[in-house]
Amino acid sequence: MSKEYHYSYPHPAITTDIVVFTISDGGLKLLLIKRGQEPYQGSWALPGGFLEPNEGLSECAQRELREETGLKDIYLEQLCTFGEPERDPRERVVSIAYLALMPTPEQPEAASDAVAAIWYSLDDLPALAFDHADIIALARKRLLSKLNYSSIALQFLPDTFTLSELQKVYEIVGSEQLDKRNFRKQITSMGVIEETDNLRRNASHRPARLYRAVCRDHVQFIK
Amino acid sequence: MSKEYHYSYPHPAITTDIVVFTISDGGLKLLLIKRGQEPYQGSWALPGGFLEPNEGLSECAQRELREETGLKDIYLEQLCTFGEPERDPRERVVSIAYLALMPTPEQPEAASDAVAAIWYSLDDLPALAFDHADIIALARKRLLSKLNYSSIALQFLPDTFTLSELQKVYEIVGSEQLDKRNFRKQITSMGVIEETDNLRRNASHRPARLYRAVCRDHVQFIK
DNA sequence: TCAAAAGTGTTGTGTTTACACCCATGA
DNA sequence: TCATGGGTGTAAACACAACACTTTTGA
Repeated sequence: MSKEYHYSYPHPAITTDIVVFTISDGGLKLLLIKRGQEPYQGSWALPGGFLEPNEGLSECAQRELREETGLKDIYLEQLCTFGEPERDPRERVVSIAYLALMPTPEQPEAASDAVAAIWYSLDDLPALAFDHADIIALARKRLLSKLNYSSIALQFLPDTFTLSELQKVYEIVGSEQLDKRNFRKQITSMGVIEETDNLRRNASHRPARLYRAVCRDHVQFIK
Repeated sequence: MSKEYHYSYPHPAITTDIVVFTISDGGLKLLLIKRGQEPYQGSWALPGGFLEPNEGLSECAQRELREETGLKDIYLEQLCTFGEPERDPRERVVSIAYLALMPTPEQPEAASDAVAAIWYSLDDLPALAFDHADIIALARKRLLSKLNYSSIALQFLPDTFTLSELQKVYEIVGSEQLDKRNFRKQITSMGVIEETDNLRRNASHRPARLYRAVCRDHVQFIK
């Protein structure tokens, strides 16, 4: 029996879901949309949606994010694929979850299937559609552990930043205070950031040197 | 436009592919099958196949592995999902790749879509079907990095084992010699293995103490 | 001149590395 | 009694953690 070649089972649907984190007001924030359609109409959920023909998986994630929230050009990495048979009441749906990070939290603009899109504080999440609470929990875990063995924290910052701003990212994501001198020694010796010639001189105190990521668009492993 | 609810695109097919590693003859081995059907009939490929309705993703991986090679009850973890539009010549296929490890390399028995199933040395892989070479490369990378921050190495060993056997696993996977005393100090201080009361007394030298994993069936993160 | 954040070194502690010999067994 | 791998401790090097004051600016 040529099972593979004459494959006759119904194909499940495929979606991507995107867990977008950002930092604002001294805390970690998560982008949620309010669903405009059944199922879970009116519930909060992760942005995401169905894969189109001839579209790569990460392209799908980027497109859905853009369509539903207006956000684009952000760092994305594949997180995990969720495929429990009953996770969607409509039909069998397998979803590839993405972890995304963005610097300055642009205001999202809800559109497409989303009737609202806002940054939620992680301490204060609403009830969520589908298994999205599980996806978010995994994403937080992944983010936290990648802090310590990769340069992922830089994805929360714009092109140039001060060492204090970077330290703040580590402190917020890791929920712990860090020593300024030790932090500076460590981060500068890793080779993932470099000095620029510019200073940030807006505030009423000594200007801070600006740094940049050595390679802005891919996360490096360290240690 | 209610895109999600009245979703009309053709659904891609979903498969799982399994990268099974084991250790034998002092080297890392990989399980490959020879395909019995088109496409790539006669080519070597990873074991794997189509997702059935009402079957979880990891269940599918286990089932396909059992059907094609006779191997079962082995450690599995999700690796990554591959979904480039052109990766399968038949139709759009999204594949969830699994990383699997097994202790003593049982002899596989080819069946179902596989006309052969053998353990290949990693230094000496044949040409592979689909994008399976990419999947294998990623699996090796993942395995190598998990050696150093998890107890994954224990999955290569049976229920009880000597410290020298465990050290050999680290040396083979990491391709580097380790110092016996330092290795023993480190591994015993991690709390992932414990002494048993038994000794291995088969060989013509001093008997070696046998150890066991503290929890055999889930990999723990360390450090 | 004051407030506020930027910037900078040293010392003690714990961890990691390098290294060599005796032990218990089967043949 | 010999060959074989099993088992053990210590010292030096290094990495990490703790800690406080001076600098530069805008208001």
